[in-house]
Amino acid sequence: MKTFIKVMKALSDTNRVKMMKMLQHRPMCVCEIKEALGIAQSTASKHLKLLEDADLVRGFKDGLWVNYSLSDGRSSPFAANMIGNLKHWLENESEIKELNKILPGIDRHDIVGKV
Amino acid sequence: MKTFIKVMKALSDTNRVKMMKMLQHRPMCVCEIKEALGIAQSTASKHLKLLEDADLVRGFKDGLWVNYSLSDGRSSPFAANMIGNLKHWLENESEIKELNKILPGIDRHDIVGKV
DNA sequence: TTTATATATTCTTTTTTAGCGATTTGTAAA
DNA sequence: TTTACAAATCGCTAAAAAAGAATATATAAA
Repeated sequence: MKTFIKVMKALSDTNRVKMMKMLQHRPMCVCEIKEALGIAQSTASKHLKLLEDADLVRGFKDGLWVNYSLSDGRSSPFAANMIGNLKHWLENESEIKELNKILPGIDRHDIVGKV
Repeated sequence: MKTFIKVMKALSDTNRVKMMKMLQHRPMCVCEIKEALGIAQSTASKHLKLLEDADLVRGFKDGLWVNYSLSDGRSSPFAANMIGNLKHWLENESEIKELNKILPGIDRHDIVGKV
């Protein structure tokens, strides 16, 4: 029950769902994610931790960066199912289409407001 | 996006998930549900309203009673999908098995602590 | 039309969550 | 070994959610 609730809670926030949708396209570091969503670095980091605890995303360290990508969901069938569904869900949402549009312009090397 | 979030939020509370699992067996009135879960009548009523807003359940009036049952999910593909998955998900959770055990003994005519 | 009863709603309190700024941690470059 | 920088954590505030008691609403029976 707890792991199910964790997945549902993780996916009941707009910014976290947006993160899931962005990570469908490519792995991203925290600074790219916070830039794309226009939120503080600490906020992005906390959201990602929640998603990771629900086994929805996975973070790989690469030097100073941590690259987050969608989890394979191996350790949670609920997470695996939702990851799969989200691949095609919400594709026509204006907020998601907007994100897809700016995503190619988001590059970790070009982030201005560094911490 | 909003309808998706609504479904996720609705399913991120233990009592509401338990309600969904109970309604898989049979339609139930508010007083039966609050009895099975050991919560206040107003609490049960509010939870059911949330589930109904997410198109996960549907309430049919029958005299003084309102019989809640699972929605057909026709107006929300997200709800429909979750209703379907929940049919087989969480079946082995101890909390759910416990509920299934007491469910046959829950009858609207035998509720003691009426309001 | 009174009375009883099931449900919905309102009010209030407590807990949880989202957000940001500031600080800390860990790694890489100078 | 400083310095720089990405990410995580801490501390705090504001908003949202969950709970029950009390009240209101609606229907059925007397």
